[in-house]
Amino acid sequence: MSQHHHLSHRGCVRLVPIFNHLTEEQMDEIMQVVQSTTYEKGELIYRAGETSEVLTIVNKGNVRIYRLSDSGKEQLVRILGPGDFTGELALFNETVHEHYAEAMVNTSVCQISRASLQGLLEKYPAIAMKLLQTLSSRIDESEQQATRFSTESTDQRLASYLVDLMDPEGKSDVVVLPMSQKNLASYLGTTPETVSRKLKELEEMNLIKRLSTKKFKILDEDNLLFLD
Amino acid sequence: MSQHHHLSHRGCVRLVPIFNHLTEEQMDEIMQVVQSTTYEKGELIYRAGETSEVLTIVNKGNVRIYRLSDSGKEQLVRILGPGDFTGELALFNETVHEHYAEAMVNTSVCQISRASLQGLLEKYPAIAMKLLQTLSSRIDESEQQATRFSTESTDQRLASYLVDLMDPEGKSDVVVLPMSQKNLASYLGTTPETVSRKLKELEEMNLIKRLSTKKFKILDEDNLLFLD
DNA sequence: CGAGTGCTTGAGCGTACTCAACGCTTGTGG
DNA sequence: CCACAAGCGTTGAGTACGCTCAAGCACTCG
Repeated sequence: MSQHHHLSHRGCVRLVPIFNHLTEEQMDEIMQVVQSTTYEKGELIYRAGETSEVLTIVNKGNVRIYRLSDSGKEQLVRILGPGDFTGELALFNETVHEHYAEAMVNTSVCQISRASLQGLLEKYPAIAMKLLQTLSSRIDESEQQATRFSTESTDQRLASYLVDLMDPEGKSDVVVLPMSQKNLASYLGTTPETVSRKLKELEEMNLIKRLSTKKFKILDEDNLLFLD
Repeated sequence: MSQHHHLSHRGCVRLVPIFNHLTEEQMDEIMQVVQSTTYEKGELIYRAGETSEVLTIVNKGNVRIYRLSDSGKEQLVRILGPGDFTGELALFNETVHEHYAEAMVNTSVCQISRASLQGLLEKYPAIAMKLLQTLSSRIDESEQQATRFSTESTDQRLASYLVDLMDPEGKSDVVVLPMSQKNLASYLGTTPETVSRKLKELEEMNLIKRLSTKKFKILDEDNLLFLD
């Protein structure tokens, strides 16, 4: 892990939705309390059980957030891209991390300490509002995910996931899987074998059409959401 | 639904963890922007798809928060008691509610409008920090729940749930189910039949002992977490 | 070219769901 | 006060969905 302090991490701050309503001067102020760091592919940014003093914002690259269940099985919680952040639990609650954050490729992040963030929140309540916004929609996503696990069949979860991937404008009905089927299986709470089989089934039902390994065309969005 | 404006809703404000670090004067200020409302047993406080301008804090009673999956099945997300709040998604993101909130018994709540809350957050950043704390631990709980659904068997989920119910001091190994087995099944993503069977199994394995319909004594906490 | 990884396909099996019936408690009305 | 309905919990039998294990194939990279 190497440390940088060149000005280019301004790009990081600029990217982050929770900051993007600020003026130039405010951005400058934030940049001064932000630390830029890079992680190699496969490196762990933090692990469950560790404490932490920082909020981590992805600048470039991807970070895999996953959990281990009580019995030791791994589940992919989400994948962070540029502008996404993580570490809020340990930061706000001063407790330990409950999941693992692993760089999927060489990744550069910006980190901001608890004290600095607290200062910013006091000075700029708008940032707090943005944070509250982001966290509350994350609760929503996570609860939706939980509901799907508990009430829907594997087919339905996979199908719903494909529909969620479609861009909301609806201008394109082609989706690209943002991860391997192995990771997708972990995210959907199933196995790679089942993902493979179900994708084939959906294709045989003429609901989707495989264009390439990771590219699919959605043929019948409505019926994808109402399987059986 | 009836409206009250008597001073007793101060009790409400006092109860809420996000406000409990404030001075008397600040509490008075908050009380002035808080609206007290009561709901009959079974009444819906809001439903999915509705917009809302308020954060709702439970004063007395219980509120069932549940979701419907895409295919129409219901899942219990959580049960609110005095001091818990809900409605943050619609409030902060100005979107529609994604779940239903139903009074389980006659319930009194306090509601605070978006504008008022925003004002408070700007004036008292400590409230924002409390909110961020609460939301981030809710994310954690929800993700843990999702992970359990996706990686653990029904036995394990039930067993983990019983262990979670134990009070953290560990002074008592007797737990009381806070809901019916029907609701518990919905919360755990299974059926009432299976809950009944699994509880019996756990008892036969000498891991728990049934004391009454809803009361169980935990005999072997460690093995409850490592079934199979 | 061989090793490694990811995806596919097959066969067998176990968990938990569905449907159905019955016992038990609770509350309501005759 | 008893009768009956309604809801919850229990138990049983049958079924199916998805997991495990295993082998084979395609593609990439050293």
